[in-house]
Amino acid sequence: MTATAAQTSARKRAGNGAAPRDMADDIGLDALVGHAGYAVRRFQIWIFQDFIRTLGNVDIRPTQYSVLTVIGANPGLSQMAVAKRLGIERARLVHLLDSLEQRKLVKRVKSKADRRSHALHLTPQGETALAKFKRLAAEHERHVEEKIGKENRAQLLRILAGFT
Amino acid sequence: MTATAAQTSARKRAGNGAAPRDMADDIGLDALVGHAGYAVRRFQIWIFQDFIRTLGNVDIRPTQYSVLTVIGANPGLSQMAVAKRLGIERARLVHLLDSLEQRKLVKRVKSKADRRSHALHLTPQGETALAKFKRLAAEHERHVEEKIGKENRAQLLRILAGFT
DNA sequence: TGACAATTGTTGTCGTCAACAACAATCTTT
DNA sequence: AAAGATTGTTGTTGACGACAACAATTGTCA
Repeated sequence: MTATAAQTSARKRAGNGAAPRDMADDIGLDALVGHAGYAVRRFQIWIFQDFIRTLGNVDIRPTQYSVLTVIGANPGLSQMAVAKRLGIERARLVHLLDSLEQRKLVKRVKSKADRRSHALHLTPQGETALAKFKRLAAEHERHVEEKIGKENRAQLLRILAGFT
Repeated sequence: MTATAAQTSARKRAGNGAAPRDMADDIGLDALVGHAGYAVRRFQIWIFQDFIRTLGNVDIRPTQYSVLTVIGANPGLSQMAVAKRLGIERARLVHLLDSLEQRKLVKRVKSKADRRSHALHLTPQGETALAKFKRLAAEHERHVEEKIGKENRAQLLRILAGFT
């Protein structure tokens, strides 16, 4: 099989006219359905939008939340360690920390053990703020449950546990 | 509860020294585990990287593939219809189509029904190329199966079917 | 019919984000 | 002590989403 496969699955329409509006909601995705990447991508966009909206009042985005969480759970980490753990580039983490430090949520302490690196800590304000963020994040997580179902969410977490 | 929650779950380390290398692989994610968004995000990154690598020789990225697939399955669609169906902004689609048209995979036909819009079609080369892309995409999909398991992939598609 | 609103494709700007490359300061290794 | 590796930083590039403006065209409705 070569081009014929794509050809045969193509639904016939008016030769060269644009599809009229009334069948616009009936667009087949063909091979796209069945691709894990496409579904995951759309779902991830939905999740991030809900997260950003739910944590909108406190102005915390998913990546910022992950950084704060890791630092809160592991005080004293170097930037390199945080970046490696979260799969962020260290160049990118610089800007993230600049922002978080400016907001007095995180502080960079010059490490005495290795004077190249910074030990990352939450400020007292950062601790209380993170607690609030976690409550909002839990609320967001409930939105996910409402969207795909409690059982499905649990299965999803189980399936993707290896990627955390 | 306020700051104490985050405080108590923090593992104790040297007060202000950066974490030594030999415990770098033992960084707790704390609340991050249990967040669907984080797992989905990491998984999506993995999937896209594998897709890009698997279709590297033909230089086709996931978004381009989705556009070609939809046009192939629904010849004659307008740009607006494609953009809406895939959740792409029409401004973004312009550049995508510019690239694909330059590579002779897609052609914009001036619609006679609505002279504002373009009817999108695959060129003959586009048809044969898409067939090849689909074979490579299927190979990528097998990589996903190897990564998370055939059964888990099927469940994931079922869970996320509503987002396609 | 004719004026006004809506749509389509296009161009442009802005901000986010990943991937690289280069650099100075500082370890580590030999 | 010298050579090489690591850490944080700065900068550039390119993909991508969100928005705003615009000309051409279509739809509406008074």
